[in-house]
Amino acid sequence: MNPDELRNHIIATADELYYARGIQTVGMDELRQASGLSLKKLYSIFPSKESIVLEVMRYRHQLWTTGVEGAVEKVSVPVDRLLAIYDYLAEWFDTDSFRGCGFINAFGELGAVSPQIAATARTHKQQFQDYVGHLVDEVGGTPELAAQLAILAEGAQTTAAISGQSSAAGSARRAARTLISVNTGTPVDAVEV
Amino acid sequence: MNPDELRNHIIATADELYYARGIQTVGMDELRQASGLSLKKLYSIFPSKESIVLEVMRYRHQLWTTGVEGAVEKVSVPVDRLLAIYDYLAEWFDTDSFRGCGFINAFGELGAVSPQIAATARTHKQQFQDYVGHLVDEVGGTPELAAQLAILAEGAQTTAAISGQSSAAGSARRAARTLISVNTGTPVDAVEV
DNA sequence: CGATGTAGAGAACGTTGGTTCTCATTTCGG
DNA sequence: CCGAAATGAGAACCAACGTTCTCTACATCG
Repeated sequence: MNPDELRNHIIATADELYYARGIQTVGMDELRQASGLSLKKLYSIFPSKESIVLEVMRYRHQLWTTGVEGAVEKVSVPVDRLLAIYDYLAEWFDTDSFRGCGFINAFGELGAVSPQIAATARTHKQQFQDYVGHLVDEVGGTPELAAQLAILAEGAQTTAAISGQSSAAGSARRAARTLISVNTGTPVDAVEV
Repeated sequence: MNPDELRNHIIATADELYYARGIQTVGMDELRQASGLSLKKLYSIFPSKESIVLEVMRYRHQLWTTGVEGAVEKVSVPVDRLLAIYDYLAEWFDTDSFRGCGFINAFGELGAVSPQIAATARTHKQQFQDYVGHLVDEVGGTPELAAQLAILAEGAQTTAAISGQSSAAGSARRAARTLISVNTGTPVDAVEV
């Protein structure tokens, strides 16, 4: 493994562990074991656990962004592009490993104690909101609609995580459809409520 | 302080600390100091830290429930009773100490490692969904509408927490108004979108 | 007053955390 | 082959955790 692959291997391993069980629950020794590397190696690549956590968050942001944008780009009708977000969520919620939004989890666990983790989570959410904003522009919707649709996506994630209701994606999707129709002036009759 | 007051004092103190900084970040020694009691006393009342965490969650559930229901009961028009939830959220978000939903935070931090904490968080969310369901019944809405409105409330909480946008309550409220109107057949024209 | 119990302060205990160090082993250019 | 540098396994280290224990001081009641 070249250095880049090594870095990535560590980050991907850490991501899996942190996401599944919480950050503070997973010690460096467990990461050492799971990655098959020595502590010395880990610390020669990253200066501290916190730096690994931050890299994991960047990594997860990448995964999320490419996942969502990939799902959106498969669709051409603007309204359906927006709704593709919720379809993507539905797929994710049905994953075995799904345990909510990693950024919300990291923020709740360590946001109060690590400004960098808090900032990284905030940036992630901000970028998602901006992305929704662009898609909303495509359908001629208002910024307010974008805010509402982003809130629906957030709510679906926590509802699916805690209540285990992966159906939350469907509810969010239907709500989004309604809000888009009303906001853009598409006849509501055309929408199944 | 009689035993009940003592218990409550400990729980309220722990709640403040855990909510503000995360559960694992606050050690028993800090709770001892903040509560002004000895460790011996703490452990004579609660068998373990986890039991305190669970009591804190029950306490917070009480606070939340009485807060929301109190806000709703001040209003008589069924639609406005539903919207009162989001007004209540708006007030909460503007609180200095606001740091998201304590149940989501606890779930993200310890849900994977403590089944009891996970279950308590789930129960809390379930009860809120049921409550929204009752209010939706009052306006003649469908269960699907209730699910959508609950998702909006969840999303507003995490959006306000991470992005610091307390305006999320307003967006959620407007979205809720739209969804209620469409779902119950109230003319949409009567709604500012 | 003296014996008995209770409460508090904080030391102690055992474990675990993140991080660093040791040292035997390997690698590899000369 | 040989010596220098790098690597790996894991011990070591220090601080913090949750929990328990000790011991002193004080209250209570005969």
